[in-house]
Amino acid sequence: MPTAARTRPATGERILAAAERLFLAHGYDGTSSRMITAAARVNLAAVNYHFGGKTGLFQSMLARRLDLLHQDRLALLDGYERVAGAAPLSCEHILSALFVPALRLARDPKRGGADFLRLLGRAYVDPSPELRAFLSERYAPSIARFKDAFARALPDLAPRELSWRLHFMLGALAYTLAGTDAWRLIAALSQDETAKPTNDQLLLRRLGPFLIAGLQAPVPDLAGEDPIVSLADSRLAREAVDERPAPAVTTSRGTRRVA
Amino acid sequence: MPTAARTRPATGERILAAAERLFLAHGYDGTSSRMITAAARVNLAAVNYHFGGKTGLFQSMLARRLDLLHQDRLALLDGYERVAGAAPLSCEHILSALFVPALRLARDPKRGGADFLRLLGRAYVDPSPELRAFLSERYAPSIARFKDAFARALPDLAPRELSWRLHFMLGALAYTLAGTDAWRLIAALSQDETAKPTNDQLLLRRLGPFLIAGLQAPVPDLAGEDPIVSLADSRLAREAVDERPAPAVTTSRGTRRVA
DNA sequence: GTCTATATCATGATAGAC
DNA sequence: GTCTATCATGATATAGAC
Repeated sequence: MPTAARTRPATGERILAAAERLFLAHGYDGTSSRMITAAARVNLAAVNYHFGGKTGLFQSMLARRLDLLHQDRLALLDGYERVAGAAPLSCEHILSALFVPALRLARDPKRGGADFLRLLGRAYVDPSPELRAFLSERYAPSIARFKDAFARALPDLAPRELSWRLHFMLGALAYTLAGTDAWRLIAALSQDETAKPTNDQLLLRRLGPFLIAGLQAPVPDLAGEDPIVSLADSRLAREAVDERPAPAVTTSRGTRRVA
Repeated sequence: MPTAARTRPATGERILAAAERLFLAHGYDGTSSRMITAAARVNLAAVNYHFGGKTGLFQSMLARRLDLLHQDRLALLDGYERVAGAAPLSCEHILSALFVPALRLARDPKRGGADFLRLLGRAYVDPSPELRAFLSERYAPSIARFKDAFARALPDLAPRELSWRLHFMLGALAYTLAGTDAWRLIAALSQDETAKPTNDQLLLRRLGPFLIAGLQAPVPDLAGEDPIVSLADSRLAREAVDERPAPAVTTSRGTRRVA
């Protein structure tokens, strides 16, 4: 406060805040620098001066929140592992390390709030090569740490299988976070008016068991016939009339065809 | 062939094909009418003449594929239900009705091929109100049919719970379909070079068990403490993160403070 | 029905005064 | 650090010839 920053206009902050909101609402390409600077009540040239351009602004905005989020997640994971010692963590613990910092972030407007999580969900599904390179390079170590933890928690799962399941998990998470009017959609589907302002904690409480069950699902037999696809290979599916489907039986250990 | 269409330039077709590819690669806002008409080797004005504008082109392109896809899905579901009679379908059957037509589409370039599925995955996570209204209005009946089928297959699941799980399922599916360099990411995570050109059938075979296990997961107790969040409320977590957790606990009926 | 040409406006970025 | 003014480009959409 004494020397370096006499004036404290926080124009960079204002830009970041407006960018977070607008990028979320309209996507990267759908948001112009003009929209951002107008919303932030800041001059158009400021975004170039402070961030070197639109892409620089976008990455700065992501990194300032994501760096902290990953830092918190890793700290929590480290804490769990320190207590567990040599024993592997449970999936619940690992999910806790993933979710709880996100939940704290969602509730703290100073750290971005729920809006940033929704923006993050969008970023995860954006195919822009530039953005993907930025995210994967910057947070690959963190992701690898969590994958190792899951690998120890699920020793019976082949590495490639685990990678796919983490991919599915990330998809459900990103889609849920992105929350494209999920509330309205859920409410409409369940004819339940009270479903709309469901808070984040209830949401994650529902997502958790879904993901854990998926992660622990029996491994599919990749060599034989696909028990799902083969259902439609019967004459029934082709004609969509009067023929019995090949019955499939699901046990706790996997899905098999019945002779 | 005799009267109506003497010339068969198929310029509309060319535009649709190019649009499919480009919208997938760069998103809606990231794709210009110029890019599309240039790739289709068609005049710029053609997109306006045939589709009334860029948005009309986008919706036409989606609908021409999606209408057929939903039609096939419903036909398969109808066939299964006709054979099953009064008995509820298994989750495998319902997933089969969802996946198999998509798989057929992915393998038939004449119906859009895998590119269209990836585009669809992107559309599902696009927050544009216009697009969301278009999708939900046009395909809500189809979605409702599948939800009913799942409700009968999972009678112990409360309707609201089921809605959420379908939402999670759609997320994992959309994210997987969108496939933002999933192949490279999976290969990197699993240190497995052979993972790259995994075909769609193997992918769905892995996704199926994940989703079914998630759908059938035990219902969470929404009243008590969250088994995942509460893990981080231990002293361990506070020490690890060196920060106080939020002391308020939100239940399904309201927000209470914890003594 | 399809094209050329153009109208009108928004975009990201920069130069240079203050 | 912040501003005004402006650039070069690209956006969607339209008018009118063929």
